[in-house]
Amino acid sequence: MSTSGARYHHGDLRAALVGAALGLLREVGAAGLSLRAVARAAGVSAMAPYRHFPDKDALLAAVATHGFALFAARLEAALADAPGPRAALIEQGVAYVTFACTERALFRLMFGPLIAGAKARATLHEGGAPAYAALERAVAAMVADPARRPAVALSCWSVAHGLACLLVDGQVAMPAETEAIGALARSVLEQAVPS
Amino acid sequence: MSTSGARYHHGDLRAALVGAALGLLREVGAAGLSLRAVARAAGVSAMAPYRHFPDKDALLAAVATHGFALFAARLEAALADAPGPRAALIEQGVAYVTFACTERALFRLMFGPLIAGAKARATLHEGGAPAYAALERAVAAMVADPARRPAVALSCWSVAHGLACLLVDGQVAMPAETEAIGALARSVLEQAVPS
DNA sequence: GGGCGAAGTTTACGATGTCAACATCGGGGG
DNA sequence: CCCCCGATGTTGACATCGTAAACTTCGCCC
Repeated sequence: MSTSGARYHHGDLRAALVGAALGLLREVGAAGLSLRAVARAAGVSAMAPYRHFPDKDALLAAVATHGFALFAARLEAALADAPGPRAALIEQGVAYVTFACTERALFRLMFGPLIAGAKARATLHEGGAPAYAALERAVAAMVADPARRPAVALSCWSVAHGLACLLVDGQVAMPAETEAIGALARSVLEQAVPS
Repeated sequence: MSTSGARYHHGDLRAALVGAALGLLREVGAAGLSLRAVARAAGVSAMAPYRHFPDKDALLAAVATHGFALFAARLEAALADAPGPRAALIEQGVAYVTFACTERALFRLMFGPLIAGAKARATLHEGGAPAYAALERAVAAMVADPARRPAVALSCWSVAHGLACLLVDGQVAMPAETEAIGALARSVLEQAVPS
């Protein structure tokens, strides 16, 4: 029984729910994201999601997993066209921050404490693995000594993540244009990424 | 109801509520922090807080402000006994991360999106100013050129904040002992803080 | 073709944030 | 001295939320 064949009442509700949740997340932010609102947006009753997800956390985890896929793709793409290993690492950081600012609520969902349940958090962690692998790849290309790599990776991750959080949470004023965000991120990373 | 019942004029309910909220925050985290639970913990009815705060956000903002006071004190203290300007800046970062890990829920309340209302967020930003001033002081002691200071400050803030968030949100495994957290933070900051 | 199980619905319950109306205290003017 | 008023708390109510239980509807397989 493949999940894609099911179209009893509503073709693939599971995907529709994830899509609706993503839409609401972008429109109204995480605050207004209730399970009932998602169901409403998908045109089904409040209880329908429970046929596809054990609870709200599981739905959110599915949305976050979707987000991590987008995210990992961006990080990989940033790695592609960069003149050198250090520039590549920095551009990856820029992509990290840009993604966060472009998808504020999704970013918070992915990295924040909004998803609480233990099982859903495990799913989350699993979904984040490819993105972390991209970081490791960028660091490996720059740092010769394998023993030093974990420390450098954590350091770079911290800078990018920190700037992303400061911008997303409004602690630092967010530039209006995407390019300006990139430039800001580049300037910060340029200082903090060791050479 | 001579003893346990309605006691109409409580001494200083406002402070009691902030204290109760802080206690609950430490016990059960931000998830279980309902306005009603705070009122219950303070031994008062659900509506009583509204005589002292316009809404839940305002109470939370008061708690966060209290947190920022503690926070600023820690940052200042870290600055005191350090051999040089760079070491001072790094120790301040260590204090930043240690505070976040020691007061996870409070830290999230202070820097996260939990407080939503515009007015309450303004209060928050105001409360955070002294802490930011401490950062600026540390940077000024290290960077001669005033024009370069804002960039360095943002960069250092980003590293510390990023590591703090990664640890607090469980993206990076939190060391069991406080000292180990400090050591981890020192190693990350050592790499990322420019000299 | 009849029943079986998956997908969706309705109803219900406790919890939450907040509004409105009421009760109670303590201090200041007759 | 008493009484009244405003500040402080209380009760009751409502909409919304997450979710448990029971019911209904649909399409596939024997």
